[in-house]
Amino acid sequence: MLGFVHQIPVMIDRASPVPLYHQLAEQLTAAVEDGTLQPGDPFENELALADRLDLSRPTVRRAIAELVSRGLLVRRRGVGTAVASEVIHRRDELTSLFEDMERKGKRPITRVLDIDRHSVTPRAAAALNLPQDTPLFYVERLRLAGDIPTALMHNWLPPQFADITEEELASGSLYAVLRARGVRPVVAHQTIGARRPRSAERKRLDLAPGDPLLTMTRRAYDAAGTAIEFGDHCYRFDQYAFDVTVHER
Amino acid sequence: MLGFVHQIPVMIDRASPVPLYHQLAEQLTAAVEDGTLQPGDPFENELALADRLDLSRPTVRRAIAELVSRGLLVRRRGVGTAVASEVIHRRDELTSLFEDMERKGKRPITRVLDIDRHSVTPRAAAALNLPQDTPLFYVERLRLAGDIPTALMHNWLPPQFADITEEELASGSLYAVLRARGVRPVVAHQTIGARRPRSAERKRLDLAPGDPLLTMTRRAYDAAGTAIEFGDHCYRFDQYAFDVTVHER
DNA sequence: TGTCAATGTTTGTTAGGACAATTGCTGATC
DNA sequence: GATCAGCAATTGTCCTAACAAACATTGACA
Repeated sequence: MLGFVHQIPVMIDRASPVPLYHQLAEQLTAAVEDGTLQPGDPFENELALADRLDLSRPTVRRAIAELVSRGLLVRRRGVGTAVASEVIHRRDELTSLFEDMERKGKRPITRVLDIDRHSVTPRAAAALNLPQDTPLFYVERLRLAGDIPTALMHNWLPPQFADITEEELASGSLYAVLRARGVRPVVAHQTIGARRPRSAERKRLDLAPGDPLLTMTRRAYDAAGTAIEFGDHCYRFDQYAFDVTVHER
Repeated sequence: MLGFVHQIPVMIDRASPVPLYHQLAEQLTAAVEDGTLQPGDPFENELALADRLDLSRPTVRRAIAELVSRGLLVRRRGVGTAVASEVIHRRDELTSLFEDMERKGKRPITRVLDIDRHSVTPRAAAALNLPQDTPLFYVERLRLAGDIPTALMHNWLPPQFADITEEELASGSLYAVLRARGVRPVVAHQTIGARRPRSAERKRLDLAPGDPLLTMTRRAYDAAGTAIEFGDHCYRFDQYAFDVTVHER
């Protein structure tokens, strides 16, 4: 390869408990994402990289594979590895106008409207794979960006979460509360749709007559496949949208 | 491991050009998906599998890793590998009520409403990373399930596709037409939202006053990052929904 | 009987080596 | 000057090997 190949500065700490391939992947990812490496730029080849960093080829390969699977790099046998074109590595697994807003400095506020620690809701219980009459932890929240209400969120959790307090919920996101308790959602099935708002929803979200609602229901599970959360959310159509990136195999 | 471990029958063909790890992954995937292995069932451990099939551990590991990344298996160090719980490996990257309908035997019909081989549409051209005044191939289609109109689809393609015929489009999906020409979409960015319909849309989709619209715009790219399609679609809210499965890292 | 340490099992990480397949380039040949 | 064979560079596949880390179970000991 004749063109100039940028040598990304990489620090590998062999004493660290984090795997070498992951240390490397992190630093390479950073280099691509912060623009040190531009789309189309040739990438240092595996052998050279292994040699330079004093790592084995499998280790380097594994790190690179991580970036490739995330769409940041493109590999071609006989040719080499290069930074993927910009559009391909836009990182939006699932973002929203709301998060955009957050980035732009508009502080999101979450107001807890209702909590019921023993809510019997057959539909939610079924979604959580629990008997219909199981008393669930239920919380209704309203999200605002500045003065504008953006989302009305209803969540149901299994009974073991009945001791979650309003303070916990007010301070951060629901997922943060769950993580703090050692519960980690790994997979979520979401269904996104639209419908006419009910009158209560129209009031809460300050909708004009005829305004539609963007809806999302979610079932989240931990690594063992245990249902952790069922959510039924409504969004103001002019404040929210879902970005989904689909990778073909 | 005490419990009975099902030994999946696997045939490895070393003369085949398809990699061993992929042959193995395919057959293991089939066993999980066709129910030979039930959720929760213990999986033959790496060493035993490698020994039985006369493969090296890295090769077996790579095959298993493929299933793990697809959410079919769960690995735990010191414990073993098991088939993931059902909910986790529901395979719906992006499905819809429409496809559900198709499965239930309701034949979808696609009607081509309009074709313009030299459409100048700045918004679409910008999405395709082309100069604003580039003449694009444009097609408007209506999807019906039985008598019910479900979707109104607008697509723009780069000029090299200007020779696509109405017959091609009527026979199959747009993506099938592209694939037949050797163009393969690899990544797509989709934005899902809701809004009030315009009057033309209300008429086409046979909507009642006040009915909302579910919308999706899509930008699709090939492996090189070249934009190949821009789509702007509207769906009847009562006929369509998007299922998205999100995997946490 | 209950607790804790030792042990075995299983997956996770890393290394090093060999050869195959693909691609681009170069130089020889016509 | 054009074409093609061959070569070098690079990624892809596969193997052996070793040790580490996490977990479950067993058994010793209090």
